[in-house]
Amino acid sequence: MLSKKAKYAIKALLALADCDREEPMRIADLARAEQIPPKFLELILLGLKNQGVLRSRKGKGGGYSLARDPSEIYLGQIVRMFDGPLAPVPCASQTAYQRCADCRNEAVCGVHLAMKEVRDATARVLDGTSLASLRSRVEQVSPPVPL
Amino acid sequence: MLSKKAKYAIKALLALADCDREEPMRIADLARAEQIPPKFLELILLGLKNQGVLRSRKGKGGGYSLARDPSEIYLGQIVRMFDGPLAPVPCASQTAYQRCADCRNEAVCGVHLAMKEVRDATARVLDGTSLASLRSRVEQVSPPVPL
DNA sequence: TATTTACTCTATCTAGTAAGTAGGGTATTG
DNA sequence: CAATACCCTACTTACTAGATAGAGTAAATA
Repeated sequence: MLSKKAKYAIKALLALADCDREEPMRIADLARAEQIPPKFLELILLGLKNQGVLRSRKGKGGGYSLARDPSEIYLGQIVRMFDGPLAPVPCASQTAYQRCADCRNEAVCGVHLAMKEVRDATARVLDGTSLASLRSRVEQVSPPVPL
Repeated sequence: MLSKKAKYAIKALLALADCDREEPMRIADLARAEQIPPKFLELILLGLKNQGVLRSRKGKGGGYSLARDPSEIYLGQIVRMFDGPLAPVPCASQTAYQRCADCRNEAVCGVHLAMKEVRDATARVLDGTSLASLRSRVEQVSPPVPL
């Protein structure tokens, strides 16, 4: 299950990817636009900033903006950051491997085998999808209205 | 995350797939073999029986056995049964679709788009893997010792 | 430099759920 | 009829997601 944190994070990042990178967005405006509880979003954006995904500016005219190009921000990083490893079981994780206490021999464990495939399939999708590619696919469905 | 219930269920089913289908296995023996708390396993096997995956026999010489051929029992059914839909978000589920309250237009929602791909990738793996196919792949790694 | 704006950080609350336990009930078989 | 082994309900415990509160700090501008 994707947590609300991860979900809100992706929505907020997509919204930021649609804006000028030099023009920061305020928490309150983002929250209203994406229907996210403002204080909760605050926590999320702070986390994204500490991970180096966002940068912030304080004071009047301040807010958050992307720290790098949307084509270099991948969903895999965001989801792992809030929800931990992609693998359904720790013994199938690439980034946070942990042995199962109840498993005698991983090489002949059916659960391990199957879940490693699930992890690989998931990682292929999420580590292959950037904010930019996601945005361009959304725009294919509904092109932005020119001014 | 895969729940322990689902994980134990798969392990138990694989163990049963290795045995004669006419010779039931007792909860206690299964629990010992797979390192599962016996009372917890009892709950799990009962569930599998109610879903028609297992059949049981009471009294002396009783126990559990598979209700159908291992090639016709898919991991997708087992995982869904214990952990619910495969999709990371309800709006991406095929078997248990539910609209997001905070989503204005699903067709242009990046989260929806990406998570639908994750769900499809996961389903492809789990609905394509039967107990029989999983077992045969385990045996490729370590062939069973003949008597 | 005073004031406003807006991010920063820590603590707390609540409801829900996963994991496991307890114990009595019921059907079968020898 | 006695032993075996499944059947079923209820409960406990610990953890976590999701959210809220409020005081603190930095920056901009009038």
